[in-house]
Amino acid sequence: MPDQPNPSPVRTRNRWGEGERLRGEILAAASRLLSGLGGEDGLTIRGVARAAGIAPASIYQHFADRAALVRGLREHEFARLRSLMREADARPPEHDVVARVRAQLHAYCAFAIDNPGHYRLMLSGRSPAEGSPRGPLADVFAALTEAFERCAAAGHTLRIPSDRAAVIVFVGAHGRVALLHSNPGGPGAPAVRSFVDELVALVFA
Amino acid sequence: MPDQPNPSPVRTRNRWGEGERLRGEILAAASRLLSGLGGEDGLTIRGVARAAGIAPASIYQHFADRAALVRGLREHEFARLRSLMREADARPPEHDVVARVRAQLHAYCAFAIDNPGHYRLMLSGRSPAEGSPRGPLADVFAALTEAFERCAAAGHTLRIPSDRAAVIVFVGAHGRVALLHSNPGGPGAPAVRSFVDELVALVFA
DNA sequence: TGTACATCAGTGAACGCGCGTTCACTGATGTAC
DNA sequence: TGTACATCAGTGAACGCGCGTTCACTGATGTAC
Repeated sequence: MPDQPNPSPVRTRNRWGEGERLRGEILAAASRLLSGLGGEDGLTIRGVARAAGIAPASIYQHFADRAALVRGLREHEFARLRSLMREADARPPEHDVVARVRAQLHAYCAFAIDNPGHYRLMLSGRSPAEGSPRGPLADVFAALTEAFERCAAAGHTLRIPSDRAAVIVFVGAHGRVALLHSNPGGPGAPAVRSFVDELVALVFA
Repeated sequence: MPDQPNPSPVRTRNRWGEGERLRGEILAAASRLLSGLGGEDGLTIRGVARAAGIAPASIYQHFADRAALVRGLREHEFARLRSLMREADARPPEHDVVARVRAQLHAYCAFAIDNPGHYRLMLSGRSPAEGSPRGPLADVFAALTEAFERCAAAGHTLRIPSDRAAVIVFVGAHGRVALLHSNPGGPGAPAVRSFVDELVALVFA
């Protein structure tokens, strides 16, 4: 094994006009790589190139530099998380608004637990001048606020305003997951789920 | 400035039998360095040596390798955090047990906010075979549980067992701080304090 | 239908850099006799 | 009191490595005439 241990040993180049496909392959390779990694470090241009079965130089046709690659990956993963949460919201019976809150939070936690590297990458972002004012987290946040508002409208009394409730449960979930990541020996996903449920119960009267 | 921009330009070597003092200087330099850094990366043997005004090779007399240096720094900082929390616990009137819980949490958050690099380093630790079973966080944790038990004993009814309350507020504080770190543009320390107070209020009946 | 040229997808080799670590060393200070 | 030696604190120079990035290139596929 001279340079590429596992992945695609020979790559057939994309056809004319399909060069953009490599961008996706690069992101997929980076994502795969991140799964076996703690965070942004170790996510190197050369490593991603190896995982994708291409030359390091090829990455520069799709990403200006390493920072751009990391940014691209971050956005890619945020999109994935958002769609997972939307799916979860649609799974319980539509009228069971509290279950829908819980489902969204569980989806959030499941993503974070299954993808520690991605999660770390996403939350360690400095979120510079581009994008929404407070970073892509604002979307997650807005979804939760809305979910709590639905609960209030359906007669489930909240002890605090719905946006504060969203902060509480989001921050709590984030903290619980981060704690699990830094202490993988302890109880896993089930403990996180019950923690979240406990927290949700607390914000209701 | 050929190699050392700011720090101690000429270092006088320690006297006979005082070689252990350099260990402390190395940790102090690493700590200083970490303040201007996001996390463990960038905390390099050569960087620490530069900051301490010594040769890279000199570090190996006190730490077996880079990992040992990082471990040493982590323990050093945990000790600092623990003592800050103990001080905070002693500050309010002894009988005001709820204020003492809050004070400890505020001390915890203040440390985390003032030392993002240290905090990240401390919580990203994989906490291997050595030390307490669940890492040094267990101490922080035990202190909070005890503090809630004092509250319960003093007649402040809790809605959940005191160890669960400790989990909730600890995880919440951690999450809130981590969120601040990943989004420094938002409201700062005061928001974290009020978040913590809100959370503490929630666990009481 | 040729044929010259443009465009595309992607590469190989090289650059300079900072890193962790090792090794033989230097000079000052202590100890044994 | 000398003096030989051991121990100490710390260093300078070198090693091999993987990294980000650049540059001129290669060969296949499209287009203009």
